[in-house]
Amino acid sequence: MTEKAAGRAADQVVEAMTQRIRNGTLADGQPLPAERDMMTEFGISRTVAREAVVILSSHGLVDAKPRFRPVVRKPGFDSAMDAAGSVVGNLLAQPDGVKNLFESRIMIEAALVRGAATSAGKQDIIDLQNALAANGAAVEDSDRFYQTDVAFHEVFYKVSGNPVWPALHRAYATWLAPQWEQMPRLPDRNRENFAAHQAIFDAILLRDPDGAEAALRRHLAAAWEQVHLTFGNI
Amino acid sequence: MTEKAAGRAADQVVEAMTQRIRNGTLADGQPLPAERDMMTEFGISRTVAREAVVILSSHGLVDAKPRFRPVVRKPGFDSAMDAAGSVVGNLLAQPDGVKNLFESRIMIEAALVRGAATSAGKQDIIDLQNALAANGAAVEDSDRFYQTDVAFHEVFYKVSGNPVWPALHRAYATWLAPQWEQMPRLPDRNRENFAAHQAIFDAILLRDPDGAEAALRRHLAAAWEQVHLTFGNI
DNA sequence: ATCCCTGTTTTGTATGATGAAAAATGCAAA
DNA sequence: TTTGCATTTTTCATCATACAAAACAGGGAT
Repeated sequence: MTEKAAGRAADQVVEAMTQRIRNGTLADGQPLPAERDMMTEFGISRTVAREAVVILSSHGLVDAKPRFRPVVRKPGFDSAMDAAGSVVGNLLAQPDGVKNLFESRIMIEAALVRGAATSAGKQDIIDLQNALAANGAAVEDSDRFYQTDVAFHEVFYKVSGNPVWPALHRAYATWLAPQWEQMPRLPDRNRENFAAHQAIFDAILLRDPDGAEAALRRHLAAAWEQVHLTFGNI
Repeated sequence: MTEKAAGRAADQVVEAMTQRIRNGTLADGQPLPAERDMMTEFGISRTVAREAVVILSSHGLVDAKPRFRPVVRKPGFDSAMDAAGSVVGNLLAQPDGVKNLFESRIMIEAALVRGAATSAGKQDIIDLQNALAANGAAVEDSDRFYQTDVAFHEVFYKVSGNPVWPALHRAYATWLAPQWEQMPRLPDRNRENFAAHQAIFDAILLRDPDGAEAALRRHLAAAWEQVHLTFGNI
């Protein structure tokens, strides 16, 4: 009665493969067995084998480029965010989708800078300082400024040590990049943003969570304002 | 990220269907066209049509139960979290997976109670009070206490008005339920948790973000302690 | 050793077939 | 007319087979 086998045949294959990936029988970076091999091993048709691969891919357990052998990817928060990405794309197409996602980012990042202000270690401070310096050195080069901007924010996501946050940062960066990339980039705006970064950093140095949070919120609210001005009502 | 270029024929079908779902040509709850219809319309084979459905399903755009006609599901943060759920399952199987996820919840919920403490409206306060009362009335009935416990926490996720958070709450509840359900439930522990809830609520009434956050962190840290005691090292 | 050519492997797609389950239909009884 | 049931029709899930095209692997020419 506990039989769930009644469902898709592919699910059994998916389960088996999932276990092998988890316990390392199929190592990270290794190609998945060929479809024919899976056929003979599980006694299934290619239809099912292919379906299993598609599902595994959607679960983020394998990286499947067309025409290439699917490659095993050890499950991590990164692959999770990747897999979720295809879904998030739908959200962004919805009314207020971008706004809601961006606001969620603001709240999370606010919490992270709070955490940084209260518990950043020596190395974290150094990382922040370096990222800030690199950012400041790039105000005249908008492309490089963008990169160092992202890198600066990324430091906050690393402070807690919880791998969820760096993965989420990459996810946010990826998801919101389309909006960001279309915005006009001017040294003036870069200078403004750099000043905001500096204000956040200063507040963290002072171990002032409220100040750091306020500075970050101002910074991101201004960024959103720019998005809004550029795109009109999203 | 956006899917690979026109490598797979199924991707084109997926894209077309995605647009139809987004713009409402295929309404929410409506069944997807039969495979045969998609074949003739797009000039593809069943193989491809089928693959397209699997991909759409993994994107959370359709709800595909075996043997049933796939049903269109309007993309929302809920379906996104749903789709992500299968991926998160992998994370939880990894070392520290549960811990990392739970810690991320603590941080987010801390930020949310802060927000509630600073900007909860009249209705929010009423909702919190009601949820708290229901929770208090259920200390002797552990099942009901669990439900009202979840409901109480859920209120915080609703205060900001951003639909990301309620969806995330449901996601957390679903993902962490397996751990939670196996824990021993005793009226004593219920009373303790209820007291913690009350402390959070009181701090919110006082518009004291720091106090509310501290109370919540104590509450969730204690909860994690319980998980730890029950399961040993997760 | 490097590069190119070639045969083999593997994937992407198409087509036809079959059993089973769901949906639609028609008919009889109340 | 409406309800309940049995039968027919669709549709799904899976299998088997086939073929083109792209990737891979090995050998030969430079």
